[in-house]
Amino acid sequence: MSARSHPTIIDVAGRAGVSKSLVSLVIRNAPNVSEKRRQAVLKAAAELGYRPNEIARSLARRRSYVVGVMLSDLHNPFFMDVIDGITAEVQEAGYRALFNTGDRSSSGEAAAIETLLQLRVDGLILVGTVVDGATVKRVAADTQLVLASRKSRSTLVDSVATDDVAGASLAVDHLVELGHRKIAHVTGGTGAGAAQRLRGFVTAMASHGLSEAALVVDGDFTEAGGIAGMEEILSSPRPPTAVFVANDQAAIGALRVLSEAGMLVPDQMSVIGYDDTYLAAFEHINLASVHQEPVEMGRKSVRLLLERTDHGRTEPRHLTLKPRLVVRGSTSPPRA
Amino acid sequence: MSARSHPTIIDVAGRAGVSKSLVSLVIRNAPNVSEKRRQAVLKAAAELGYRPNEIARSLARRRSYVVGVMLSDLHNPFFMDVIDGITAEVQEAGYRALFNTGDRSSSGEAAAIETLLQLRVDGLILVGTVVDGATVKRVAADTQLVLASRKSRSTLVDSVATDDVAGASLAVDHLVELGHRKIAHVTGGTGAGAAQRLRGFVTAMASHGLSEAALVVDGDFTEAGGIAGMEEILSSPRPPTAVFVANDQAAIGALRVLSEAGMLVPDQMSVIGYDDTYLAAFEHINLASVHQEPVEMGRKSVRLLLERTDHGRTEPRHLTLKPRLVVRGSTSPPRA
DNA sequence: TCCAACTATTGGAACGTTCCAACCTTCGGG
DNA sequence: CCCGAAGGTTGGAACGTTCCAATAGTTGGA
Repeated sequence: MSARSHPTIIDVAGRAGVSKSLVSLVIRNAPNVSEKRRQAVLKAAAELGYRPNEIARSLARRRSYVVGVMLSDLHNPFFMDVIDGITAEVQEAGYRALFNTGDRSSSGEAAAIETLLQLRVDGLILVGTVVDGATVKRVAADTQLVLASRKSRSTLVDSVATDDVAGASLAVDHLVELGHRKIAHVTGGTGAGAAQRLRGFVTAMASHGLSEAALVVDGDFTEAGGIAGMEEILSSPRPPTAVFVANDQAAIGALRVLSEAGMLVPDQMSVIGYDDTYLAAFEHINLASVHQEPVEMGRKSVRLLLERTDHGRTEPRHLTLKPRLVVRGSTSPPRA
Repeated sequence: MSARSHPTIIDVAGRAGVSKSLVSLVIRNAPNVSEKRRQAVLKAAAELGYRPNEIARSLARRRSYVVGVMLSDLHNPFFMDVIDGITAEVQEAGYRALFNTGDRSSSGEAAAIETLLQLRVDGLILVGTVVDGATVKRVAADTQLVLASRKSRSTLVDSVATDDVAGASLAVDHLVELGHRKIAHVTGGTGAGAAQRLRGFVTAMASHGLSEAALVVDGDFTEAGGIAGMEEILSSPRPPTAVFVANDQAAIGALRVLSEAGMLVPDQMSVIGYDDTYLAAFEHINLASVHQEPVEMGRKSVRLLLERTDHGRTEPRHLTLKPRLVVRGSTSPPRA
């Protein structure tokens, strides 16, 4: 028995014996309303079960107080933590968040963004997406844009990302310190931050004078990507003793290949992942990983956005978060 | 350089030299518009970068074509699959979905629902939430409601849930067949479906004449819940040889406790989870689990909702999905 | 040749708010 | 005792659409 038509501000005004304007003032709890009227309005509203129509509000105000969030991948736990951060920060600022996903395809992402824009969100946060520069530029022309988990130097948008070059170095340094020389990297393909992680790997290896010993194979941010990458590594003529995988999910795929091949981790192969998701922490997985601050990333994204919408900032800001290495049971010195 | 003000239907009309009504017709691609004008309008719209304002549209139509989705827990991979199903089905029907979460608290959930209602969604899907009956009733009075992953017999709302009583039986039957007699259950507390799973466990044990051998301990749908539950089980005077845990995440917590206690799975303790999330399938976890169909659950939820919004159904429908057991390496006959 | 029945197009009234200018009190100070 | 300011309240014009009734133009059958 869903009541299809909701009471409006005018119904409330009628019942309380005041003008609709006064009701509007009370609802928004504006100053300079007499206590007597305020109570009368509140009472009428409660009796009618009045609920402000945010749609009409948004139209009249020309502001929705909604932050659009577009996610590339729902299944990556790292992004769930980013969302937690976004949700919390948005709430505190009196905004709401509206999420959408573009089922892993570039065209899907574009459609999802379009939907959000049509809903006239006040700003957009793109979390770990892979949209191209042209799209970013076009979207930035229409609304405030923040890229989360993706480095940018654009003058049009803000961004907050972990210093993935440094993160990759952390991983390499740790392995080298343990005595590894021949080290492989399974890349994250086109995933957010993947290029930086690759670059970090390459330069860190170079700085240790190990460029010759560096092996790079293609992968992506999924378990399947890690599986493919690790299989390629194992089939190489002189396999490495350690591998740095571009994210935890892929690393888990890599672990699976190793286990199926009967290779012991870390005795026969050291493995390091990236993101330090709760998966890495599972006792049975126990994967060393480069930690990022996803919740903080989410919160900062929102703050950047609101600096623009609420305080009129226009010059771009690019925030960088520091990664840190979390050592677990998946690394050890190479077997002599 | 975000252009703050978007072109409207009137701007397009002016440029194309037609009335705003005609532009409206073209945008909605209504019949009975001459090809000449249609092209003119389309051209003008493209040149101006016109994008329909969904806010204004929703207001005028008194329909938003938005389905609100409220999630209890972002971190449970099972629900992510439900979302995948919702997203896909909603898309195909020309609707959009708008997600919200209520950071695990009952009051948070109520606030999240309120937000969605204020945005005048056409209907609401509650995924795995724990809101009480009174709230459900109140919300159902205002909009179409579907409960996903939560059994209901309400005449006010639709629901789609797995037959968790049967699912629990599957788990128990399997364990009994392997030869287990003393079997424990770590409950899911107030989580969606937890009560049914408990009931299924109890009745299945009874039907095998094992009521005396059944041990029930409290838990919830998190890793922490599983840890607490398993600790309690291990500290019991005569521990069981098998345990059925209310969901995978909790089961993983249980596995951790067992591993820390130096107990081998399945040799010293068989373990079965619930949901058959991708976590259970990880080689290193390899957890037997009761499979549900999350994607189908999401799709069906949407279909139920649209039957009401688009086809005016008013009598309630309650769908039940069949579970099935997925056996992996975490169960075996009890050690003699 | 005229009228009925289309097809194509239009202006204006919704939709439920906010915002603004205008209005009416009341009050305190010169 | 009057005036200006502050406090409280109001009607009406936005906001950007859709929807409806009205109008204009075209065709074809009697």
